[in-house]
Amino acid sequence: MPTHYEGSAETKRALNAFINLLRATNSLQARLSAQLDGQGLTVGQFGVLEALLHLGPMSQCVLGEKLLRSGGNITLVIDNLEKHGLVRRERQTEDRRTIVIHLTPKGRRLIKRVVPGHAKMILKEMSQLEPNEQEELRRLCRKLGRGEKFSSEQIKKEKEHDSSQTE
Amino acid sequence: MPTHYEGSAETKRALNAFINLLRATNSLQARLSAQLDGQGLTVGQFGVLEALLHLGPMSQCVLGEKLLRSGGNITLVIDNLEKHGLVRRERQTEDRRTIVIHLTPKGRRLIKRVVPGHAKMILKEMSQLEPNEQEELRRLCRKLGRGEKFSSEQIKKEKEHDSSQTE
DNA sequence: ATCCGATGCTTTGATATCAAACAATTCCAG
DNA sequence: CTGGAATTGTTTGATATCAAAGCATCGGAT
Repeated sequence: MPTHYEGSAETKRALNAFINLLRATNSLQARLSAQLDGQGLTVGQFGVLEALLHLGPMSQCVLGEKLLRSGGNITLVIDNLEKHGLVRRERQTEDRRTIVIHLTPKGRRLIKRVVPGHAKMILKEMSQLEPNEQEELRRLCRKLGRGEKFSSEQIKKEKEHDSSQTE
Repeated sequence: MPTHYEGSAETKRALNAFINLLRATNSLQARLSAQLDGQGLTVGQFGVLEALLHLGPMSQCVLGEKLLRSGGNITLVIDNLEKHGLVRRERQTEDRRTIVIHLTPKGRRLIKRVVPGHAKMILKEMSQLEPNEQEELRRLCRKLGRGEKFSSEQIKKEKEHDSSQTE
């Protein structure tokens, strides 16, 4: 996103920080996405499979919360994964509204194969920063991350699942 | 993107930095996008109008380079802007391959009205960080930004237009 | 027991995005 | 010149995404 505003030093500082944040993130995401494409997965599909691998089967609803995506989006991504035989939908008998998504053996094999390379690539990318810089970046992003005073479904979800950080 | 790998401290550090970078950026983008929606613009449309306002009329090809988007994408975004009467296509007579995009008066009025609020919102978001933190964030993102050793059309474009920073 | 609101998923209608295939046009090399 | 290569834009076929409308189901209140 090009940004050519003029203004105070304060504004320039904020806009410069912003634009560099977006560019770095977008270019990083593009590279990771290209790597996944090579494995026949999209970013969204990878996210679903990875969540299922590490957290176990779960409903589409919960998946949407974990991945911060709308229900409609999850439906589509699951559709595509199902077409490729990587996941399986299982209607609950107790509550017939919810559908639990399971990895198929094929899906499990695939995601287990893909995850290490993905992690390695992130490691490689981040290694352009020193360890303390990585920690500082993390700190700044966390500080920046939570936008008070703004409302949207996204933010609502994020607040609820605030603690789903890695560690 | 949920990330629940295990691994060395080094890996954890990198993955944590990465996931917080993505989350902060995505949530920020979502909020900005919501604001633009309220003005009847998508992020892509805003990008085009803003570039035209600050850099003047230019071909779709150049727009794609500035905004780091594919040609096909630019075609679509311009189509939509044209439908709304915000830009105008003008075929060049010298080189009949290229089409120069101009803001219409309506488009100019709109983007001039929208830009200040957008900048103000970025300022507000970034103000969660101290000035020196904003500068540090920028520095880290720039350092992270350029992924050597990776190839894609994106990266090619970015390299060519590396200096199109705000300042 | 019944009905209404909440919940979970799907569908629809926009838009965004990319890559790849095409078309038109220009440009250059021979 | 002339034909092939490069450039510019469009189209196509996937996928992603959202919001909003719909549908089925569940649960609680009366």
